[in-house]
Amino acid sequence: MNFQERKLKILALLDEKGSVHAKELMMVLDASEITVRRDLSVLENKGLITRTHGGAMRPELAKDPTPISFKGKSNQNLDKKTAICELASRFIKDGEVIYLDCGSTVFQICQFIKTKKIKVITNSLPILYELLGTTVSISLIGGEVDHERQAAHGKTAIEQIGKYQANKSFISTDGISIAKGLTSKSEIESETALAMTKNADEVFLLIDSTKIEKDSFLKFAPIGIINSLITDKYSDDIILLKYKELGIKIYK
Amino acid sequence: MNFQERKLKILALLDEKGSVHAKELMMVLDASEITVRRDLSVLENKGLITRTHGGAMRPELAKDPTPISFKGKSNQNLDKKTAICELASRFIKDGEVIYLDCGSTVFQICQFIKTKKIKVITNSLPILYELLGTTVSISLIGGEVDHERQAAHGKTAIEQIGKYQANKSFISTDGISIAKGLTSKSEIESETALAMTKNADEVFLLIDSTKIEKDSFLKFAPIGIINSLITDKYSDDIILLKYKELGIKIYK
DNA sequence: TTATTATTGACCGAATATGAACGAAATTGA
DNA sequence: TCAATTTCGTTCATATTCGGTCAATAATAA
Repeated sequence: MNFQERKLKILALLDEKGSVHAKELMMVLDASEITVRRDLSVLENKGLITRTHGGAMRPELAKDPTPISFKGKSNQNLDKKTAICELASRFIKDGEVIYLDCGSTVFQICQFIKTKKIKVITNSLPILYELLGTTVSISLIGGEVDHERQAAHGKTAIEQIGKYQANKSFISTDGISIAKGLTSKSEIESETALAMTKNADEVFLLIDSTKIEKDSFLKFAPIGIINSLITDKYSDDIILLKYKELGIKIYK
Repeated sequence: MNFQERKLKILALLDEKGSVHAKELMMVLDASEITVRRDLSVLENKGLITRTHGGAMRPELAKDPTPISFKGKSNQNLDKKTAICELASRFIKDGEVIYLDCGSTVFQICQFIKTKKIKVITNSLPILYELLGTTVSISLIGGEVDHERQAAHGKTAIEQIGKYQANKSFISTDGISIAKGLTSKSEIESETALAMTKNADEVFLLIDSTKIEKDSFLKFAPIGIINSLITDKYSDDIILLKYKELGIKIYK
């Protein structure tokens, strides 16, 4: 029995049972233990299976399910925002201090950082509410509370942001384009977001594909203030390439 | 059975029943107690479950439904606190700027000021959420968020309080006596309360009768910093008279 | 045939998973 | 409140599995 035949049998078994043990495969394939493990290693690299201790599973079974069922307002791009934030959360390591701005995109990152041992600095009340009682330590930005935006803003907020220095800053905007830079619908929101970029070592812009190369009415920052752009899989690679040429790291 | 397979069974059981006992899992998974507990620990770190004593639950079932609220927490002297706050609210006029500290007594004032056209400065999250969306304009004090006390504290908070000047300040303490002055169980709470007294024209102490002439362990301010004391009808008039003689206005 | 390459198998140190024991901490019931 | 019971977390020991190297075999080409 050669590798191709064994591969078919392994995948068939997995399709049927969901998971298999190496010993079981040794019997069925009439091969040595090391050969079985080599086969599993090859199949894992192709993404066809996920290895476990002592065997293998179908990838979709081994994958961690999304921890929470988010109960939010009906949002057109919620799936994209969630995917973007899941990706963004991978850049956050234990011990770091991060800024989170008050946009609805950034809010979705909460579900992915609830168990991290980090410090979050934010002016967003929904984020505060969501992270209270978790392992995340929170520094709240004070200021004038804007009921509509559910966040603290104003001169006091800007001043307080200036007192902190964070490792990373995660912000979102209403639009970005190479010509106009970062644009926003709200002056007060953009001011706090801008302050967060100035006081962080690394700035991540979280923005879904529908807002790239689209402008809102208020220009508030040049493209150069962001270090990385995280977006969803539907974004245009040709356009993203132009951003990359400007020195911005792209993740999608 | 390896970890991945056990994980699937644990999550499936939780999805079905909402909660499981460790002994039950030992039977179903055919694993030792320590292995079960280790599995639960790993799944908890991923945020997929919440551990309980003797088992686990689905996170959304175990989560505190209203993390920001004093409701149900300190109903000890609720009637007294409510009466005190109703009385205190009469001193608040439209157009004024007032400090509210983060004690459970002061929180009760919210229900009486929701329709006033005032500005409230506070570090209390329950007060913030209670007044959001009302006619009251809110200035939020930022700082380190203390989950247990549901408020922002620390050096940053103190500094920010120093920037505002209010007409009136409403604070509460864990104890007051002529001999020891104002005393508190918590250093961080008392520090913010003290800052609020320094930056207001008039200071009101809201305290129920069970705490008068009782001391807590931390002395944080002399009696002289308060201008008025508001308490309930069960307080001792003889004792109150002594406070009055010290120049403090008494309301009950 | 001979040389070369690919596949397979075996060995061994390293990494991981599991289990048992014991003191610490939390829960329960009086 | 206090004591008894249960449960938790840490540490150590054991068993299983993993990955890398080297040797043996089979397949292929010159």
